[in-house]
Amino acid sequence: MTVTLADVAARAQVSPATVSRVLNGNYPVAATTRERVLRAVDELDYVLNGPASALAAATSDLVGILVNDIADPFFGIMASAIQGEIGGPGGRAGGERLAVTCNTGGSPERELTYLTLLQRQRAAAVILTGGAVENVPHAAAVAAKLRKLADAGTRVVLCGRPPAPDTDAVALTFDNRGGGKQLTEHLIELGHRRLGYIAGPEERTTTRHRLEGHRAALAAAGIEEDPRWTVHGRYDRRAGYEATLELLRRDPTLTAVVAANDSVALGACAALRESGLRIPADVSVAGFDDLPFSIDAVPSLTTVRLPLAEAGARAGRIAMGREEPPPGGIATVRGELMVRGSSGVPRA
Amino acid sequence: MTVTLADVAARAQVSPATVSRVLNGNYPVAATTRERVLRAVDELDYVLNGPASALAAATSDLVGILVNDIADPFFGIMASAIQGEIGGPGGRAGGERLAVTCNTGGSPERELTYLTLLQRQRAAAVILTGGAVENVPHAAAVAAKLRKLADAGTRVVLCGRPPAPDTDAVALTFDNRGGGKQLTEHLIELGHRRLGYIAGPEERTTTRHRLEGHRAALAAAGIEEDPRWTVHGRYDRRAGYEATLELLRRDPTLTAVVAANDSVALGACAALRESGLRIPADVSVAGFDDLPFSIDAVPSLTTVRLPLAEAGARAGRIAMGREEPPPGGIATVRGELMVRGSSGVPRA
DNA sequence: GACTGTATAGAAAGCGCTTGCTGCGTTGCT
DNA sequence: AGCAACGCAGCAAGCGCTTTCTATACAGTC
Repeated sequence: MTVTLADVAARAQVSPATVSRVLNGNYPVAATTRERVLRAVDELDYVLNGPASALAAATSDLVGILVNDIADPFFGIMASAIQGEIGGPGGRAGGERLAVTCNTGGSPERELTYLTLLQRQRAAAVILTGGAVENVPHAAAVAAKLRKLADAGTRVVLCGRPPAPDTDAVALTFDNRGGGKQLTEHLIELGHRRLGYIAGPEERTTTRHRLEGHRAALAAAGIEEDPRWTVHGRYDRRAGYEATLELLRRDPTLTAVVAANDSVALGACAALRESGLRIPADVSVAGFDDLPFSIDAVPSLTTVRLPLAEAGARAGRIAMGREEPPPGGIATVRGELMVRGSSGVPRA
Repeated sequence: MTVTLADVAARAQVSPATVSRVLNGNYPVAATTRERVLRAVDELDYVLNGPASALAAATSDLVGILVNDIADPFFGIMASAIQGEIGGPGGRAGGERLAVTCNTGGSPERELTYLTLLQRQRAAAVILTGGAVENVPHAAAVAAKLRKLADAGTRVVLCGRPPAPDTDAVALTFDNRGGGKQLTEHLIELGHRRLGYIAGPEERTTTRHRLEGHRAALAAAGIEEDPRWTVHGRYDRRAGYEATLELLRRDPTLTAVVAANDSVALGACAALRESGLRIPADVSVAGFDDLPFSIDAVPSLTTVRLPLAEAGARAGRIAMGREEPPPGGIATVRGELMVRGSSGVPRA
């Protein structure tokens, strides 16, 4: 029924071993023989059996990418950049690798499940993107998995995620704290003194780091923070909308709202507008990430640009062994403050 | 080094066959034996070797999802919905399946490459999302691949993509033509007579269908279309921005701009604003898809909502054999016109 | 011309798992 | 009590490929 290596070998009048070597190209095969084999492959429309070859060679050409939310461009952009670096040549069997994106939905269990699945597939590399969950047992479980993966020869890279202790996973970490600080500093410079903050889910590292940056800026400016000024929610538009209404209810005198990310900021803008407030005349708004749509918001969003595509590409190259990991296995990727229309001088 | 089935068997004092059957759960095993095996699995921290099991069983638990652009929420939302239906139980080996998203970047070659890779992995199912490329040889090549995949037992489902002739792939097709027609009818009803159209890349089915719907509406209203009113571009914000400037240059009297999708529409809005035109007072704008950010645009975008998540979920269930395919293997998924702030009565 | 070295191809032993078939002990039936 | 039927576990034969080791055929060397 299905064509196998042996069929190709028979047709090309060589041994299966030779066909395998032609296909993997890491062993001298005479040009004429190679040609004959290739022709046979073509004529029979032969497709290598991946599992069989993975079993025999004890490696596979699968590369796993874990994302928290595939519907969120934040992850989509990174995943896209990673895939761009993975598809190309650089390995065995024609160099084609299958980059697979796995959507954890932010759930710790699914994260572990996917890691197990990738371990089961003997993945060539695994790249984890986005913030981690701050839960000690879970973090330990993940670290243990990562260690096992590494032991089995799988390269592990973290992209936009804090380093995993007791692991030799390479980490490209976003400087969320620094970015958050810069952003709030900018607002303080404009004259804001009463700033609301819409944070992400409490248990995520990204959330904590951005919030810490924000608070550091407040502290440095001698502004005492009112606990009512912080609301937690998910990283989406709707959460931003609701959180903003809540913030307004708690303290109608706020002159600025800093959002956990751009989607949240968009929701915040909607809520402010519906409440009859002008942006930035009445309330300034700031986001984080600088996703493509942020520049099109009205007014365009002041935010912190994270080089998602660059970081993803780099992570991809490191995972493929085409770029040296940073010294110590850890690199910090900084964001860049983008001052745009949504932030301005506070009303008198 | 690595733990194998045999190790588990030895530890549990049973044969490897029994361990395998416990793990796959499709053969009667006495409860006490099962328990003993499970304990051994746990103690040894055993992880099944995917390739080996795929080889022996001639099937794998991989499900491939092909998308044109993973950074575009249009695809992200579908992929997310599909994965949601795939992760759960419903098969062998604990029912866990690895849903993998492959980013073709819209390139026909990469599409074929990924299909081959999935064929090579003996994927359990493959789901192709988004429009197809209208190129006869390529379409034939894809159809041939799909046929081979189906022959090998891989279930093939198309989601938001036209049916593939000579294939028994199940197709959930978006009614792009109908949606486009409705949208333009709406604008015509408002009184618009000079409508610019920013189409997607020429070779995509989605592009053609939406454009056909637009033209059908024009024709039905007896409006003769000026060839200058149509510009082609990519499905992104930037293309919309540039195309709009071009349209304005060609005919400054246009009172409406219909965009190929929401991202394009956002770019169009930006261009219009920069040109000093008010939306919708001077020019109305319409998009397509109704992505989450569209409602937050200012003014919010009139568009056609496509039930991406629902369609994706359904495609996922069909791919997993948990839902009956539609009669004839083809179903049309309709969009819904969402009239919002970006469309209005044309200026006098 | 005998000997060593090099280039290329083949034989065969698995890789770790699944599964058809066989075998045995036990229960159900008459 | 005797026989059939059944439930459960093991044996062993692969699944299709990779790779080590071996064999052959030359070309080069003194």
